[in-house]
Amino acid sequence: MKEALISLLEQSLSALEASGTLPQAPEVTPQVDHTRDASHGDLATNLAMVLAKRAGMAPRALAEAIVSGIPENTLIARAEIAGPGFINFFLNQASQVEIIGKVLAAGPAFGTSRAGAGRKVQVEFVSANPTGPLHVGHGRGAAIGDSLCRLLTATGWDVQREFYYNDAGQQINNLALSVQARARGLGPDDETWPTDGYRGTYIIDLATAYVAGATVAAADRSITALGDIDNLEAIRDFSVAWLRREQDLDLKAFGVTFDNYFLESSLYESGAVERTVATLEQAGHSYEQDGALWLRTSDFGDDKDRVMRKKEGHYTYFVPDVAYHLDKWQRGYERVINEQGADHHSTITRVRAGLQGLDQGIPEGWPEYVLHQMVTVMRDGEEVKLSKRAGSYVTLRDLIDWVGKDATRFFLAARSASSQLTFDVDLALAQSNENPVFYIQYAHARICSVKRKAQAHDANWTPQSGLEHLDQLVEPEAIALLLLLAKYPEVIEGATRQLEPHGVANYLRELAAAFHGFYNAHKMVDESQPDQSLARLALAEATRQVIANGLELLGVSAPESM
RNA sequence: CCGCCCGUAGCACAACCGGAUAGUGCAACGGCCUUCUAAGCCGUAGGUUGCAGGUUCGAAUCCUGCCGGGCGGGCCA
Repeated sequence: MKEALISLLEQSLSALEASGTLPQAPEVTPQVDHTRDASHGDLATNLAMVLAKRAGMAPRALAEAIVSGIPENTLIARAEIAGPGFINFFLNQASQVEIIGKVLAAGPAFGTSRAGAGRKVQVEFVSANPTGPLHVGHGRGAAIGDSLCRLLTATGWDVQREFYYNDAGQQINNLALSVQARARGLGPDDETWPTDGYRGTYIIDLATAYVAGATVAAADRSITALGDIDNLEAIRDFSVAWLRREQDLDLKAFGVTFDNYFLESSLYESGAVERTVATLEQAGHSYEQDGALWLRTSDFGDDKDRVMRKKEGHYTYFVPDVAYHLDKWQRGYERVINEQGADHHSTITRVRAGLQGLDQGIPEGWPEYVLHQMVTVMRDGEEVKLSKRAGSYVTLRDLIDWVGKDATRFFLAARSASSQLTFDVDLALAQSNENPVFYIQYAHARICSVKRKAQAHDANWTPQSGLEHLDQLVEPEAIALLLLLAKYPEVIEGATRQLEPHGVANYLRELAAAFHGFYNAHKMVDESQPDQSLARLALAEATRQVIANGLELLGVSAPESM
């Protein structure tokens, strides 16, 4: 529809150029947008205002000329000049209802595209270290990252989901020591409790399972505990697997899966870290000073140089990060998106600087980053800071237990990642009848209920048969719904391009509101009005399909009854 | 001190990367169920978009400077 209008406008422009009204101008693609206000028509263009200066005409006069140059067509009922020089298009009813047939024909595929077809993208997200349960920040990362993957898949990309973690560092040592201490019956208040030990009660469960010789299977590893309290290495291996499994269970309950788990330790074992450092040295971007090896990151936008190898001989943390991203590049991902907490934003400059220093022709802006800001959890008007199991933070599991998977996913994905988020448990839970998630799901369930009623009346009353009666749809509420349905593919395209899944959430709320409005104003199924009922059934089904498609992108269920 | 993010109605957030009268939900007030799910709908009220300049036909959006909040800045990860 949009394309058709653009084409009409281009024809008008060339006619104006031919007649000398407009000077020969460089190609401009007219910008056509959906309007916010129904009194502004269905679609509008700012073309006249953009070209006014170049044409030496007043915007409104130019708009008049453009409108008069538009060829005869069957799409537009009328075009109006408004405001400072907008051209507002009012589509005729037959053009407006076309969208229903398109939605019903495409079904679950409506809104998808082939924009990224044949191209590989990797999305790395969550990437929690196996030292404790996932917290709400990981939950936000999981909700946003997973929705990004779904959006990219829906627009044709070949997506790989990756989870990166460190299974060997000092944190893991602390973990093993903590489990060992618990296995010996010690608690955080005892004098011999390890410094920087993990104090959460999950360590007790872990220690108990280890002593009992339990077997655990995580998505990427499985192990049987030796039960030997003195074998720190065995405790470490078991603990990592146990916590990985716990994280997997939380992610599964959240509807999130991964294609690959990548271990930081593998970068040392394979020699990738050594090779990366050697390559950086050969490329001449490093130097020795004070007994340490430095990388000249300031050549690549960092505000100062960074140490790669400490005096003692160990590498600093960003070196494996660089090696890891080189590995991603060598795996052939022209696009890599890292979703992570904004508290790690300083690594962006270093990783990119390291990659530039390798002289491998990696683009400057590679990889891309989506950073999410902090989440605070409010309940009973107070900030919740502690979880029973983890001790020092609120876990993703806590949220799922409190308000359910659907509400948790929706709330965590419905806000712009760059804004801090207040998760109001009272809103998601105590006032559940006003919950935006249920509001959208309710619209979906209502439509299913309407369909059931129509079918009960007459088995031939299907949405498909309503396609022949779409001329019945003339009410303002119906038109508003149609316009929103037509917008959906652009919402998906925009959310994917900007890597902002929250646009989908906002759209769905609007769509649900438009349906509820129609439902309350008009009877959907009226036995005495078969043509009208069938048309409304088709509209309702198209709405249901789009709601279901959108919720799927957010990982939220679309129930048939509530 | 430096870097990144944010500042929009009482609260929580949108606003199609410069468009028209800045929207949505909670909270407040007033209406709508003998009828397809009232987990719904309709209406009312609520704003100098932190402040001050600048750019232009046009600014919440872009630029500069302040103010306020968050995060980060180590041979820690």
